[in-house]
Amino acid sequence: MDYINCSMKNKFLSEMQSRGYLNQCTDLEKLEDIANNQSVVGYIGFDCTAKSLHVGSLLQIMVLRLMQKNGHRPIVLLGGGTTLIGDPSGKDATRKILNHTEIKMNIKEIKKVFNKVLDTTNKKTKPIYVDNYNWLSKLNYINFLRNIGSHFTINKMLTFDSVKLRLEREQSLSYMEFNYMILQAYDFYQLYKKNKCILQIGGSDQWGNIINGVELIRRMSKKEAFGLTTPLITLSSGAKMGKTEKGAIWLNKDLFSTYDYWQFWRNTDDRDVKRFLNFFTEIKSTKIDQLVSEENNINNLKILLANEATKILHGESASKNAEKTARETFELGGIGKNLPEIKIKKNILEKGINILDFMFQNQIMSSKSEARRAIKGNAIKIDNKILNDESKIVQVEDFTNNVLKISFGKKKHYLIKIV
RNA sequence: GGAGGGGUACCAAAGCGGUCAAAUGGGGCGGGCUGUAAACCCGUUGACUUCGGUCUUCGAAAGUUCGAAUCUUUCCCCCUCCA
Repeated sequence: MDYINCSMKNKFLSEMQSRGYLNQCTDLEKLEDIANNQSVVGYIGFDCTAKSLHVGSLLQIMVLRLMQKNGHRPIVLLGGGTTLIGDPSGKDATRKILNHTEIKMNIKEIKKVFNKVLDTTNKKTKPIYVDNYNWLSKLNYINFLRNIGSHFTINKMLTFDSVKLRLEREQSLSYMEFNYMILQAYDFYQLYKKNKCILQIGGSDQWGNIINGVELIRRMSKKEAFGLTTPLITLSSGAKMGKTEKGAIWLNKDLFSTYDYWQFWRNTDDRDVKRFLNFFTEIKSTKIDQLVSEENNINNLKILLANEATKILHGESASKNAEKTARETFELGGIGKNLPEIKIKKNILEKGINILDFMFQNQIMSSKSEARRAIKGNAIKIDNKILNDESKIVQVEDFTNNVLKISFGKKKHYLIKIV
């Protein structure tokens, strides 16, 4: 179906399109020509405001992976410099400003994910990591204003959504943030000069920032660079992808376990399954169409989605384990071996520990009050039996074969092991 | 610089001397129904508790009062209009 309106000759870009990664491009045809004849260097910038990226950034990472598969080279810009400023795009309020040490730590953690999802072995396409702090921190204000600042007009800058929306909503925009787009444009220019990077990719909210860069390169170097955006992923429920109130779906394993990650995909809304298969797996679009029309139990597609998506981030065996654990936990009602494990020392159990304290200390619950409420609401189970007694003391006798399962609700299960 | 309006829990928004740990809506969490979905219904949503209560919270600090989110003063921040 998709290949009918897909006139593109270039493999990379046509797959971008068939998967739904393509939102808009400054000049798709010309970019195609270039991509057909040479290996393109393209970059995506990532924010380093947290210790990990969340699924909201996953689509971009998938794009980089796709670039590699087609022989192009990705640059991963971890914006140590721009994170110091804070991108106003899509933000209602000025975000928390981090200091440089925090950002450096974040960068280190975030890199781990790229090293897993991207191919780091192929010399020709292996990712280049850059940190714009290296050049932004060295800028001389006067020189910068003269050389770069002179290419931007306030008139134009005021028309960009990132600025316009803030102003329209009567929310303040600091001069610092106002400069963000210039810095991002400058990044692109730097990468163009240093790495022959001619393509910047970003989410659709980055369009303005990206074309500023394209334009700056044209002005400074009289050369053409390209910008391309991916669509904003919306969930059918209307919520934002990747963020829930209680916490984001982090990509780093230590913040969000592989099992939880698998579960996240397994719990995808029916209406999003097909789109997500295209976005977050590497199954061919035509194959996905076929699967969707042939499979009448959508849960199997969700399992497929969970398996494939987890495989890309955490590897095949982790994915298999998560699937197995889920099956054991939900379908067979047994104890999945790979549920999150909590270790407890034998001597603590010999003395006995109150269930509330135990759950709070091991972060199953965020407070003892919450734990009490959960018990009152019949939400806590020990070895599949509802717990009604909040003064329950957990002891060695409660364990069978040194293992005890504590469940909160139907979906959160923990294995407690004696060490 | 002048005149007005405002800062309340995760968010939005009521409250304007006691009955306020704070209405209502959204979100979150849990339960029911189901398919580990959606929709819908119900419960819950500051902490600690010997379940009697106790402690902390309504921009910040000080004050009035038996008693303050509510009144007064000072300070900080945001917005609107004028210059």
